[in-house]
Amino acid sequence: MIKDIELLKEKGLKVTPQRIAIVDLLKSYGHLSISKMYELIKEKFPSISLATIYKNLNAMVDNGFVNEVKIIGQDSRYELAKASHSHVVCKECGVMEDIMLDDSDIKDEAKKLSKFDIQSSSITFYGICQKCATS
Amino acid sequence: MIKDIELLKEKGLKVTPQRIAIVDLLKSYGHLSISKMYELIKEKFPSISLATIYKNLNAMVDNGFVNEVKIIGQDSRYELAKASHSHVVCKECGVMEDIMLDDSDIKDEAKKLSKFDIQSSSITFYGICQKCATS
DNA sequence: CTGGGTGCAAAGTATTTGCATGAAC
DNA sequence: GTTCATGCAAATACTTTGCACCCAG
Repeated sequence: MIKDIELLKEKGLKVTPQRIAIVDLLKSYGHLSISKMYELIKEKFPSISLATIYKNLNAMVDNGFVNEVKIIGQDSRYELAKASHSHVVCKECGVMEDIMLDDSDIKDEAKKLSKFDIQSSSITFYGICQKCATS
Repeated sequence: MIKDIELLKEKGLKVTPQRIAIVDLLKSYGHLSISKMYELIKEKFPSISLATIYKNLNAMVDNGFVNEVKIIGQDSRYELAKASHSHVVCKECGVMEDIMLDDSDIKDEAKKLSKFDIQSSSITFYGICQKCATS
């Protein structure tokens, strides 16, 4: 917790109760859409404004503190920035999981093929989770 | 051309001049955002409605005839569905290129790690294209 | 104190919908 | 002739902005 607060400060963002709540939610849920975040945060801050969430998430993204993950067929999710990783999304229930996989080979291949100076990647798999597969 | 028309028919979509124009544009440009598509298509159909583009792209996506590609920091692009491939996007000028890379290893790894029945993947790299790098 | 953050309401933008007309089959 | 597509306008959804007030530093 204290670490997050320090990080916010380092980025020049003031530490407000609303921001702490946003960070805490991202920590416990991993990834959240804006509407889900709004819904959850209102349990603690009934009077919070959607605009506050937009402004804060945008500020955190601009500071590299949070990442947006775009998904086909669903709202974007937001997550705390951390070691590069990939995602798996269930087409049925929408659940999203992080997976750590080594993308260095594929990234090298992409560099060769495209001649781009590649800086980052976004890798997302879509399928059916075990829970949905067995019900 | 005739092939596309047949494909539209097979999907149960009537072949209208507007739809042919959409498909032709996607063919020549590879990937287009909605607003770019609107801009280009108005050269041929000054009276076309944005709603027509939305409705048609949505219908084509629903039929698996067109795919949406989501990109961080830019509007989604649409492309004709074709063999699975990946994308490279320039953070500077926004240009997008297709690359064919073998993602079977990484996909197997994702299956193992996630226990999902993985059906498709979305792989996009971000960086700087050669043109922007040298200017 | 002082500057930035919050919440509200309003403005802006993006996307979808309903419907009368018109075109494809 | 029937069915579906088009284009317009209206409705809805999503996101940003302006501003008065408030709180963190």
